[in-house]
Amino acid sequence: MLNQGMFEEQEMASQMGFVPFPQNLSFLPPLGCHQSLKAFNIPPSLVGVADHHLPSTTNLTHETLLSSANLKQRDDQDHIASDFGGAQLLSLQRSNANLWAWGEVNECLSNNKRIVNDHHLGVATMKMKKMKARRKVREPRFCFKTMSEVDVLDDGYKWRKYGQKVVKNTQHPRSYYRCTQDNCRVKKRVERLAEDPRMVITTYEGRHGHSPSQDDQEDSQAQSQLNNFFW
DNA sequence: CGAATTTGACCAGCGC
DNA sequence: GCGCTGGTCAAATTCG
Repeated sequence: MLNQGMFEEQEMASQMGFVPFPQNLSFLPPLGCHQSLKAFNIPPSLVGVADHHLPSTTNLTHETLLSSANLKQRDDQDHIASDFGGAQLLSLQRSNANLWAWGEVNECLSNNKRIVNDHHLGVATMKMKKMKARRKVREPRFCFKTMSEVDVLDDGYKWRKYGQKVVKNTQHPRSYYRCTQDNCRVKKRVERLAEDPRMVITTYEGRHGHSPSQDDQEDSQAQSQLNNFFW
């Protein structure tokens, strides 16, 4: 059960811009990220990481989410920070690029209410809801933010651009990329932050079932343990 | 000439 | 039902 104090804590964290982070969800720097930092000579101090890895929401409970610690309190933060060579961890903000993340968190939070309400719905409505839910199943996604001149950071994988779209309320287009590896359905979106065009928002969707095509082995070797664990 | 990118069209989901 | 928006497709174009 949840007490009032926990709700207040969540509310405060949310107002401060921290993501209420479920303990049973993984938080990880994106694959090949520090390779990118090195490759583009981006000083770690200039890099804000707002990383979010949300699996399918179905196995998350109301309690899990609300009892979670926020991003700053996670035990593995030190580990992650050191992997980034001291890159500063930032909170996810409610920017356009992160709406999906907030959406999923909110979705989780309302799951319990929905279950109760569903008892009052007709069979047809229930079927429709199930169909929609099935269609709505999404690959795990996470996004991160880097201050960079270039839009596409080198993450070790080969990507093919398949679309570009001007998104509402932004002057910069969003680009859509797919992993070029056969049978790999991983996608990524790249866009610039409306509020600060120096920041690039990269959103990954899906999991690679293969290793990076790049043969920059020294970095990937150092990462492999982390990557294998999360990815 | 094949691969990669560009870009307009199309489609699905969502809110009104 | 309609319009808006984001995501994807695929033909055309460009690049190496």
